[in-house]
Amino acid sequence: MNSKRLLDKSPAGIRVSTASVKAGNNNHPAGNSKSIGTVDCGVILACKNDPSTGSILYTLMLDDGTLKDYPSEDIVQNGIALKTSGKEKHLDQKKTGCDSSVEDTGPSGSVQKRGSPTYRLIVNGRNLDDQTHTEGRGLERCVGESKREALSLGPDISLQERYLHTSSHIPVPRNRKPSGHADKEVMAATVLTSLSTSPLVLNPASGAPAAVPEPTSRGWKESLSASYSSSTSGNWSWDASDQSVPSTPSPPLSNDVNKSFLLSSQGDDNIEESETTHFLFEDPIPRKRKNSMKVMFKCLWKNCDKVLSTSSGIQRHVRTVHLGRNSDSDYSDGEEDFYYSEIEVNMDTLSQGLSSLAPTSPTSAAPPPVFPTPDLPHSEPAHITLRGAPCHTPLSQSAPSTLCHIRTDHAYQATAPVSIPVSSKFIQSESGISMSWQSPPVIFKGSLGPVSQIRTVGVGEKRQPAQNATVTKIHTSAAPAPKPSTGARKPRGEAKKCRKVYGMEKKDMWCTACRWKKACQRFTD
DNA sequence: TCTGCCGGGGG
DNA sequence: CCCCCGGCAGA
Repeated sequence: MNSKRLLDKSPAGIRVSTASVKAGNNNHPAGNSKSIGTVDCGVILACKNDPSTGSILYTLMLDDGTLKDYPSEDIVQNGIALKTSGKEKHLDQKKTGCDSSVEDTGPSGSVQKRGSPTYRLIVNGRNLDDQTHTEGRGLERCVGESKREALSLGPDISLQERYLHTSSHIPVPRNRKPSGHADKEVMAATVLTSLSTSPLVLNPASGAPAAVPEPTSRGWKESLSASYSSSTSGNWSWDASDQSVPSTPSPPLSNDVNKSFLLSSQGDDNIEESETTHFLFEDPIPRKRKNSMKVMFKCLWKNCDKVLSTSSGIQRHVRTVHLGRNSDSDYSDGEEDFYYSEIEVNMDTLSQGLSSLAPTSPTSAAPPPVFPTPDLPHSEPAHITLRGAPCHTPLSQSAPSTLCHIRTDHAYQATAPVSIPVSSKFIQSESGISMSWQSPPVIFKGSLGPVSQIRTVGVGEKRQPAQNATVTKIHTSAAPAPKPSTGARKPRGEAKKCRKVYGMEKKDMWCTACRWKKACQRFTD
């Protein structure tokens, strides 16, 4: 990386301090470096080659608004000379508070600077004066969210703090060297980070105290320790003990910036906030990444297997495609909630992903994964095509429920008996909330909601022609108890029994148990 | 009153 | 066993 690249990648906006004393002599024995007296503090606006000396000059805008050129050697950012060996490659270490802290702070709490001797620690201008500590704000924003972790680091941190308090000279191994290409990339990334977290950018007016309630020293400590922890917590790819910088900086960057904003407004609840943010941004991945599970939203509408990754998306889908609402308006009466469900998709076995169908609107208790899977594939395809649409008054939940029985029993009877036990179990496990003893499908409503209803409707319809009498009969019988709202009958079987399903006329269709007035075997509870 | 089904009985 | 029914209890 040369100065050109440095320019491109921009030191601009990086807040630094300028030092009156060069710190960058590689031959400086540890502990022998001169104290750096910060004279100015400002933001790098540009850097350029000095034709006369061949060195790099940084144009800084100082806090007082004036512009000034400094040789890179004289520039210190976060306590580390911007340039120490004639090469700007070290810039990457100091571009941002985050990075420099991570990079430079070892587990032992010492501040290290690769390829350079001992440095006067003026990280964030901490040991300087108020004029410079604003540098640290970016850093604190960057890593402050890791505060808790940092604070839990115990010994390491305290050691760090001790260093910080006593301040100053910190022996640094000088054999830390850039790891090459990755290093450069990180540098670029860190530059960007710096830009985005620069006080100038984020909050030009307010000083550090505003952003960080605590005393400056504390803020600094936290920022440093936090940055350290962040490296260990996985947010950053840099390992404090490993100077190689293998991974791409991008993710951490965006993430970091994101968090930084959060931090600035809410010191605590970072984790929660961060998750909330993910949620708000509709990026469920982070939460589930660990298990390679991804939350998806599946449209439950009959014959519609649409799966979207965002709730808003699925809502819109339902609203516009199925409910015929105006696609423009985002108005939602919440009805869409009934027609999609949140599912966790195992990215490894996507096809099996419908394991967790949870109605998004009601409580988010995760329903037993068992049921939906077998049921969906089984019944869905069958009905969909049969008959369709006329019935879908998705709006009315009671209507479908009546037909549901038909479908259900039909399924039990005509198709795989296997499904019987399955659904039965399900029903039980679902505790029959809002379920009606008379109709299994309704039961589904508790957890599956629309899905079963809709599907059922289709079946029922299909079946109707064949069993007109039955259907009508059912209708009438079901009418009295139109809604599951009546609550569940615990002691009694909650499922419809053959009698009710088929009616007296079709007694021959009853299961034998029902015929014998025994406990129904077909619609077991 | 309807319904689910237990308990019992006849063949 | 198969089949049927009296009768109870919950809704």
